[in-house]
Amino acid sequence: MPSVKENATTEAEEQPLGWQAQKSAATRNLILDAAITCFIDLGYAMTTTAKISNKAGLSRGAMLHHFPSKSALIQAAVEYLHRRRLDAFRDAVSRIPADETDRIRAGINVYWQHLTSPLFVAFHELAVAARTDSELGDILYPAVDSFDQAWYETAKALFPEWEKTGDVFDLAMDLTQNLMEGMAINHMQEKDEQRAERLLTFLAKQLESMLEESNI
Amino acid sequence: MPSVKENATTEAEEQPLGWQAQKSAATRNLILDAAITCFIDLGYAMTTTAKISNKAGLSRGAMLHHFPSKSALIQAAVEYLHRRRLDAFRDAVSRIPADETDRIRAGINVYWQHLTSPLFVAFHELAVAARTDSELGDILYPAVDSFDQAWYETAKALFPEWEKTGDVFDLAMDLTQNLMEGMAINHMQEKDEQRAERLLTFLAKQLESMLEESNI
DNA sequence: TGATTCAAACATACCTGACTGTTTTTTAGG
DNA sequence: CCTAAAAAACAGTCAGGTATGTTTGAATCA
Repeated sequence: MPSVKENATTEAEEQPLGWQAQKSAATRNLILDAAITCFIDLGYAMTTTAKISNKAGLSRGAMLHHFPSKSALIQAAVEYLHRRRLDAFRDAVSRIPADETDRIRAGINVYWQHLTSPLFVAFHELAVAARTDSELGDILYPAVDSFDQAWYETAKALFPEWEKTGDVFDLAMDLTQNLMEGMAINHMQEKDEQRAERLLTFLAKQLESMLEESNI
Repeated sequence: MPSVKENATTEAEEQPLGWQAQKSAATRNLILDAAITCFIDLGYAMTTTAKISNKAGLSRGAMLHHFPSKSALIQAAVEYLHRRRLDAFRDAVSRIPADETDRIRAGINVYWQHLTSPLFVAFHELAVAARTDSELGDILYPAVDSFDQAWYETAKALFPEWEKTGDVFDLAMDLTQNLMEGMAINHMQEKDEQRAERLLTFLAKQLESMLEESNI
């Protein structure tokens, strides 16, 4: 068993007492990881409580002890996925060297890395399901807004020199987000690395020139 | 024994004898339309045979007479949807006036119209489901390839002056397709017409300049 | 013409399997 | 001991498939 390092989910405040029983939090995370893996491997629709508990390595009864219903589990999984997406993205951005010369291309690479990761696949499954599942939508859409805002703020922080470009920055971000997400979704079905690389290079050049033009 | 009975499914050629029984083709189309409507309204995952037959206005048994299994129905629905998408798209392109001055923007508008139509929503449902449903994938992917090729050929026919640009044309088409599909998928969740319009205008300008630059 | 025939179109009932949620029972920790 | 975690057994629902029954309508021949 790993040590008490793991207070993960909603333990915002300090718990000086890492109860032994608090180790059930580890089981919770185990279950939530299994749920996300199921979204990726089976798709949201074919994900059942039995499959999740099986993947997590415990019985359905045990899982229902931690999450009394499927919708409770789904809700927790959505929030867990959101947290992991945010953490992974911010972490990757923070790894960009401060003296990076081509920050635009570095930023593109970071986002592309995220979009081609399993986390985004899981998110996309949820997003599609939410279109016709209002209960899921109520849980998911706030997370979407939160991620989009964090994405926008991160980009603004990474490119302070775009500050004065105003509208151009918004247009550039819109272009980047829509193009790259479209690429990512197509990439799920047919991976063509060369074609993706060409488009990303084009996008980087394009963003450069948008910055130059508006910085006269 | 019936004389003209044979070619029921592929009545591509004129059948002077559209005997009454042949009107079952109408019922088939009714069912397939209902199936696609269900994909749009409920999503692929929540579409059941009962829901489809109900939407079509007949009993499940009656439907099972025309399509002996669910997968047979799905297969027919995929092909039907593909046909309707192709027809609608080609028809819309053919309606672009020959003397249209801004053919690029007209082409963009036609494709955007398609991407925001229910047919594309239904297609996207199928595409997502196919990722984790290989049986569906086997049916869907050939249709995808067919549509993509038709899209590419249509674009080449619409813009003959790009003929000599070679790679630039391919890049422009890649950009257009990925960007607009990304926009369309985001558009399903949150419709922001103004933002879409801005991006489409930008894309049109961008394509213009790509053409100019390579036509020196 | 009109009665008979026969297959297709349509409908009803039931069976099986899977999924969710509840309840009950066992195991382990403090 | 006593409480929480884990497992197992049970029940209700719903989906898809099969089997069988009913209607319709066109073709055939007296």
